[in-house]
Amino acid sequence: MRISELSRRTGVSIPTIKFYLREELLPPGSPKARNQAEYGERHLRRIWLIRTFTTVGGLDLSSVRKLIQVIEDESLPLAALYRILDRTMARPPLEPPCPDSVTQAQDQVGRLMEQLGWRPLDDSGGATTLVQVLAALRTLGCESDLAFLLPYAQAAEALAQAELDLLAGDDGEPDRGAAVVRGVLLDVASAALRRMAHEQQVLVRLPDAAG
Amino acid sequence: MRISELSRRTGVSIPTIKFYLREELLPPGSPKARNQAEYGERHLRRIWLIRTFTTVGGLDLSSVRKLIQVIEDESLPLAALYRILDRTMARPPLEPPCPDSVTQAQDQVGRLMEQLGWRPLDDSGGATTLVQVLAALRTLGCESDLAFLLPYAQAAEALAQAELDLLAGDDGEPDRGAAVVRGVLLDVASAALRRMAHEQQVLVRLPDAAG
DNA sequence: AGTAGTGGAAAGTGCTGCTGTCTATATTTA
DNA sequence: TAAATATAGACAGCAGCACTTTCCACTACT
Repeated sequence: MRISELSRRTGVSIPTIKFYLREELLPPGSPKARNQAEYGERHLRRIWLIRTFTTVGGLDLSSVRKLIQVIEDESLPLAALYRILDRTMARPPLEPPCPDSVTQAQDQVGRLMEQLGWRPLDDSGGATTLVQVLAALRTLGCESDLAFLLPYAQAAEALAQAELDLLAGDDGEPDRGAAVVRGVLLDVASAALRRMAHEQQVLVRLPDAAG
Repeated sequence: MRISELSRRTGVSIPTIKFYLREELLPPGSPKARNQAEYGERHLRRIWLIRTFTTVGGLDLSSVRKLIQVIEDESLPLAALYRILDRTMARPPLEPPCPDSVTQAQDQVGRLMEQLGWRPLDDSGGATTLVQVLAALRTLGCESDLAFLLPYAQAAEALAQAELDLLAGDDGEPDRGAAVVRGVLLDVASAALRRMAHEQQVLVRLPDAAG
């Protein structure tokens, strides 16, 4: 397959494919002549992967690069793969906009995790983000009891469990690519479902919202 | 309060505050002289709001502008406010990377919503995103039974219910600002919780993931 | 009187993710 | 065989975004 076919079948322009090649997000094709290279199914899949991560997953190219690396590096244990995946997905803001409320929020998160029976993990992107959210809620005067987050968190746990069950399902060598793809896409899917549920509730409670 | 105090108390640089003023994200202070204006608590709160939406909520300034508008426009009914909020938070990719699998994915989403007893909503950003996620999963060969999404979606519904209960709680005039802030921040919080649950499951299933 | 701070306008910056242009070849079509 | 089209590879250019810098004419504290 030549570059034009790769472009046609993926819907990605030739200059963009060349850009991905330059950036080594896409491995070079096998050269057939000074100005001719052969691309295969692998390249096709790789471009789908890149576009899915960027357009659906909303990741930037440096994150995509990191995820491709952890997929390819077979010597990296699955646990490490997931650690990197979790860190890549969670991008806590570097500078908390309201540093004052942060310690209180840390307590809140600690208590929540205790109630859930979750082990504290230092350097968890999700926890850091949650802390900043609670701090922001306090600063902006929208604080409230967080008890209603508990059942949601438990459902999230069950979802994560189901996700990891899928991995164990393909026994033999687990498919690292599928693990990462599901990690990224189930994150997007759960966010989308959350918003759909929100829309539905709005529809039920404020019926003039039809449309 | 003068601009330097506004800057000190928010941690936002004076040039950035001037930029927000120019962009009319921040209303002008009341002028005291040709080169002197007075800023108040309202400006302080507004800057916190902008920074929270951008750094914690991950929104761009055009989204922030839209959200500020819907907060301020008291004539806009709550239902419409939430519609705009939901559309602003959900940013489905304009060009689906895998248009082939889309119709099948639409069916899947339709069935899922039926099982949940959710009313179809045309032009729902969340549904569009979910469709593209499922299409991408299929294209990349990671498809699977989606039954495990059901209880999660129900928990998301309960969460949305709790969120709207908070609004009704402040009866009298509902606080439009709080509604939008909670809409944005609970979205971020739920994503963070989802990822924390994921981390915990990884920890349980792949115990060498400690750290 | 002198230094620092202010509002306002305009231009510049750094980053990201492409996009366009060029040349020397190679392949396809007439 | 000739003309048209396609390709690899190198490099420069560009659009959008969120600021940041620089300038100015003033004003306020000391």
